[in-house]
Amino acid sequence: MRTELKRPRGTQDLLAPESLRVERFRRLAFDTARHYGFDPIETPAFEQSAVFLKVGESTDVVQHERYAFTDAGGVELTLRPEGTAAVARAYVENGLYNAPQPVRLFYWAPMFRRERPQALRYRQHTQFGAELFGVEDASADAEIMLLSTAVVIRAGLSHPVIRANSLGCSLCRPAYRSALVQYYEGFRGQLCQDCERRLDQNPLRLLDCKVDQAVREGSPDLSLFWCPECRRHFERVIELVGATGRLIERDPHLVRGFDYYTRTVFEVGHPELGNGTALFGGGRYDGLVELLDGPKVPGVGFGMGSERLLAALGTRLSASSQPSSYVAYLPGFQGQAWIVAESLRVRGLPCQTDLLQRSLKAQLRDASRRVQYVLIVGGEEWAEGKLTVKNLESGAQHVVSADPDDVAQVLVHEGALGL
RNA sequence: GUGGAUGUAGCUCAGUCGGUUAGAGCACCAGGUUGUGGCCCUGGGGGUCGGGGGUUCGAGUCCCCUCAUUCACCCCA
Repeated sequence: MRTELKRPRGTQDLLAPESLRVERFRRLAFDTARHYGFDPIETPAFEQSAVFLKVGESTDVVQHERYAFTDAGGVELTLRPEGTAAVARAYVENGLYNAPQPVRLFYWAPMFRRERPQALRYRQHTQFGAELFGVEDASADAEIMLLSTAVVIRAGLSHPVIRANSLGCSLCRPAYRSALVQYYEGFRGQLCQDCERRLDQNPLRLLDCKVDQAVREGSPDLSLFWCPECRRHFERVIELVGATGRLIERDPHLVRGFDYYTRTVFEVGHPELGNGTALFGGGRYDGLVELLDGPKVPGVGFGMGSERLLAALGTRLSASSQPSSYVAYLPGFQGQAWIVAESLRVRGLPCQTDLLQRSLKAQLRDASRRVQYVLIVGGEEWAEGKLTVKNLESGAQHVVSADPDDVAQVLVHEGALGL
């Protein structure tokens, strides 16, 4: 078949068994978040463009990579490129600052960014994320780190290492920023092309350049500029997380892409994904709610890309399979098979049956590719109120009562019958 | 946005120097066995060789453009 109707660039069709792994991970993430007291939140796939524009003035994600459109009513809308701004908007709009604090929210949602696709980078990807509002104390940062790592640990990655840093607050960051700019100005003209641009547009990004590392070595240390409160906050985060046995270390060069981060930022990577590709990351955003017309409420959160996480997990998280059954029939017995199949399903047992009026041989071939147990309906057994149960893996088969309750019981306890 | 690689069946790939009707394996369907899957045998369906243009008597093959995939950079999940 030839068609021009292909999926848009950078998107993907997810088929079994991959789609089953995703669903399994989604449930695991959902469970874990609930375990920490977080409630699910769903926000629209698109927002007024202003929501993202306000929040990410200088970031590539909202500056160059937005899927934006004007609807028939003239409203400027943008497909959600990231979760935090949307959730913060919902926090304000729904008056959650009047709810008992802290407010703990999590989401599982598609994100849209018009980037050039490459390994594990898509124009539509899925993020599991959580946001915690209303706590300025370092324990909130620590709880977010615990939740995010708990998810990957439960999924099968044993010892994630959190790399963390503090970007300081509105009191101490400006001083550092100008010291950094002043230092790098001395190397103007000797830097890589990207760094020349960073120097003007986003100086903090100079810190994670992979080329000009020698220049970076002599750059001023961010931690020397932290105000006492920021210092105490960061040390407390390290202490609280470390106390639980999680691995956390300071990465003095870690900065992150969104403007709204204050103080804590963190990332977790994975060796199998290459050095630059973060599994997930997050941080604190104490000014964000206010920026979105809300009261002065602090917040902290993370976002985790499910595609990257599933890739890092590899076979550690496999598609769950539960034994299933298939009702095959002899010519003329499709009606009876139909009823047997449904009687099993209403008893909670997975079951399918042939819809194509195929030969028994074809049905068995089909069944052997799909399920572990096949029931054969028809002929002499059926006349005696019986049917055949066959285990397609072992080849063993028995004739049993065709009463639906009996059949269900046999399937549940088939091990005991030596099938 | 920048740079590289690759596009032939559902999948993985052959296809010689430009030459007849484009092949294989796997997968799918049917039959061999009108009551038994997997192994085996036989047969079948499925391709405008990514698309467009050009060179040529003749293009899957050579040239140009384009689209897509993929990898890296930027950035990010």
